[in-house]
Amino acid sequence: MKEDRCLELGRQLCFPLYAASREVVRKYKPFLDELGLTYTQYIVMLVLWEEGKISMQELGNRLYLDSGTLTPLLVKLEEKGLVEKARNEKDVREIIVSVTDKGVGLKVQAREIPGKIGKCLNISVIEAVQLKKILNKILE
Amino acid sequence: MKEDRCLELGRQLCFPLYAASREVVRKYKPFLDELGLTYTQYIVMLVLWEEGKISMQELGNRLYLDSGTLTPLLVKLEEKGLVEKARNEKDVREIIVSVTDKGVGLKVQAREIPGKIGKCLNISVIEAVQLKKILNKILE
DNA sequence: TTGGAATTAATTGTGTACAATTAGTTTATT
DNA sequence: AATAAACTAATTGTACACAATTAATTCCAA
Repeated sequence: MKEDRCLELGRQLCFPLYAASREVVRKYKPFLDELGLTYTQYIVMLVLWEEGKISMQELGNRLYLDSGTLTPLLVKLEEKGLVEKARNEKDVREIIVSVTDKGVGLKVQAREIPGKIGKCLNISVIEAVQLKKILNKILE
Repeated sequence: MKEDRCLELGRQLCFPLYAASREVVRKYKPFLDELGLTYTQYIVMLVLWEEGKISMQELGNRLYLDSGTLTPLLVKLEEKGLVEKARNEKDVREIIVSVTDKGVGLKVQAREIPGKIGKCLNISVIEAVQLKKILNKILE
């Protein structure tokens, strides 16, 4: 039987993907703590800052998250006064999530974050572009 | 005030990292289900297949996980009969984790997995090499 | 050598992820 | 219109992640 080098941790592609993802989320933490947001709550806010309002369905599609994750998370954002939920009158099964004035206000503080994170990651702009392109290919 | 395009989801680097990581772990699931392992349990087994035995501390360093994650996870692997825990006689604070015969036996089934995952990811070998290199730079 | 600092794994508590199920609503077919 | 199929968010249950604390042990400096 041949050697099983293929199972060595150092040979895996997905392990650095998994580890780097957690590492980068960790880097966000001090900045997000100032906003009182977790990373997942932050990406929900990113979508809402961009769209203003969005159905829960569409929100899940954008973030690759399901109702099991989003339902309790939106409850927390609602408790913080950052978002509001309403039923779609045309189809009451649908929940429409919209950002509140307070939620919009938080955007000002958030604006600094992407730049700060960029400085933390010790990769070049070229590598960042390459990385993003490959990751999006995986997601496609 | 200038436009805040920097907060658009499509401009983020870390979001595709986070999303792709979860996506790839999802791809493992059907294969790992056959072994009765979760993804995190699988990477612990990767280390143990490679090392035979390792201290909990070192295991955490390799996987970027702490005792809060590892302690309950190792209990589950122990219940499955795949690993054993023992105290280091020289320093009883230290836990030494070692793979059992049954654990080693599982390696045979696992050997197929990296190849199967490779086929699922629709990226080229060159892109995979690039990706791994950049991710390791982030982790370094 | 002894008492404080450091180390280690376990514990506790919060917040995701996600599979699977449920309950209510809408759509489509007869 | 009646009913089956499809759809939607909520719920339930399991398993991470990780910060913070705890308890036991070891190290180290006076």
